Amino acid sequence: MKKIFIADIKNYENQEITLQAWLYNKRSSGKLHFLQLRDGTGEIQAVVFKGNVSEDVFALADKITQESSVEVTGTVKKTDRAKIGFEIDATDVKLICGSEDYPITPKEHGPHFLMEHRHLWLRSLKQKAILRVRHRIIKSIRDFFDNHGFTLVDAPIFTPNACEGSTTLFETDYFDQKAYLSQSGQLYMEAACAAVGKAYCFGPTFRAEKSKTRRHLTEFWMVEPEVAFMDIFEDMDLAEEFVEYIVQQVVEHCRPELETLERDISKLENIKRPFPRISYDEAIEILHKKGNDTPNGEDFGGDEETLISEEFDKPVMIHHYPMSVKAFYFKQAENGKAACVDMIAPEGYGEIIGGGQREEDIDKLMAKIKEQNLNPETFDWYLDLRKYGSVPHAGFGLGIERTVAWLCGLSHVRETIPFPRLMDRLKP
RNA sequence: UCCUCGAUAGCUCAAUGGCAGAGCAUUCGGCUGUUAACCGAAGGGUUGUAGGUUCGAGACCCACUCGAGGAGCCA
Repeated sequence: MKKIFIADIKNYENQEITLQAWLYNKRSSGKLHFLQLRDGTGEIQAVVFKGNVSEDVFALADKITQESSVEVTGTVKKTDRAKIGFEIDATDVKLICGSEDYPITPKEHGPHFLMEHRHLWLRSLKQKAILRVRHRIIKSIRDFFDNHGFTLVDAPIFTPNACEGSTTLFETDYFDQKAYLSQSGQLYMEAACAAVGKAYCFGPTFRAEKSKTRRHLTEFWMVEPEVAFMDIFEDMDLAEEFVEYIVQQVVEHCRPELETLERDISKLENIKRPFPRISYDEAIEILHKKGNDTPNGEDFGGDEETLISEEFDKPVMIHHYPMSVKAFYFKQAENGKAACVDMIAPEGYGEIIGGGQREEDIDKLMAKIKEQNLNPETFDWYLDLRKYGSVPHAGFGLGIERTVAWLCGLSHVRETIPFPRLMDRLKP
C-alpha cells in the first residue's frame, strides 16, 4: 500500500493509500467513527463506517484514545465538508502505540498547565503554526543576509566579561576562572566586519535579569549584523529593508499558519518601506502631546514605546537618543546625540531592533569606557580594532522572539520559542 | 527586587461564614455525517502549606510556597 503524507493527499483522489499519524480528536455516531488525524504535514479526517471494516477494526476505532499513533488505510475522497477538501474512507486501522490519559484535552487550559506540558503542547495546531512561522522568519533572515553579501560569523557563547557592562549575566565555572554566557555577539561582529566587510551572527543570548514580563526570556535568540564603512542612516536603510523582507516572506509562505493563529494578515501586508523615522526629540514631542510627561533626556519604557507606536501602522525607527541612556560604544553624532536607532513594532509589540553606529575613535571610546567606570583591560582587544585601520561601522540586533510574537499576534513571548527559559522556568 | 490579583476534582471554573458543585476529560450505554459533536449514567475531593478567629471556615486574619499580570531593565 502506498504510504503518503497528508500534505500530498490531493494527488491521490479515489486511490487507496496508507497514512501514519496521531489521533488528535475523535467523534462517534453509532456505526460511524470520525478520526481526526495529523501527521505533522497536515490534518485530515478518516471515516470508519461499520459496514466497510472488520469487526475488530471497528472496535479498535471505537476504543482508540487521543494522541495515539495509528496507521490508517483507505480511499481518498473529495468532500466540501472538510477544510482540506478531502477525507479518508477507511478500510483498515492499526494501532502503532496507544495513549493513556493524554493531559491536554480539547478544552481550555491555563498558561501554567500548558507550560508544564510544553513538550506535548507543541503538538497542538496553534503551537505547530508558531513553530512554522518561527522557522520561516529564521530562514528569511539567513536568506536575506546571504543575498546581500554577508558572511555568517559565529560569536562565542562563553565570554570573559560583560559586553555592555550594564546587564546582569549568567556566571559559570570555566576551569579555574569565571565565564559568563553571552548577552550579545556585537563586539565580536565589530572585529568580524573588519575581516569580511559585512558580518552577522545568529545565536542564543542570555540575560540573568529578573524580568517578569510578556516581552522577556532569560534565553533568547538574536541576529546581529555589523557592516564596515556604514553610517547610522545606511544602518536604518538596512534595518528597514531587512524587516520588510522578513515580514513579506512570512506573509507569502505562512498564510495557512497565520490563519490558524487568527492573525490579521492585512496589517502585515502593509509592512512595506519606507518606515517612519523620527528623532528622539520628535518622539518626546509626541509623548507630551499625548499627555505622557517623560522628561527630555530619559529613556523610554514599554508604555512610552506603545504610545509612540500607536501613531503609526508600520514599525517606527526612533533615532539619536541622548548619549547618557545608551551603551558606551555608540558614536556621538554632530548634534551631540547618540548615532543609534531603535525600531518599535506596531500594535504594541515593542522594541524589536536596537542598533547604531559605533565609535571608531580610540580616544573617544577610551574616554567613554572610563566615564562609565568600565575596566579598559577587559576591552583591550576591542580597542585594538580602533588602532589598526579603524573605520566607521554600524549594525543592529533583532530579537527573534519579539518578532515571532509580533508576526503571530501573540500576547507573550513564551509561546514563540519551543522550550522557553524564564526566570521561574527551566523545565521541560 | 517592587506592586496587583489568584490557588477548590486530571483540566477550566462555581459555591451570602452553614450539606463540596458544573462543564470538559475518564469508564459504561445510545445514535449512519460528526466539526471543541450530541443524549443518558457512573466513578472522581485532606479546598496550596502551617497557624489563628468562630458554635461552625473553601470563604475572615497572619505567615509561607507556588502561579498570573504589570513595573524597573532590556531585545
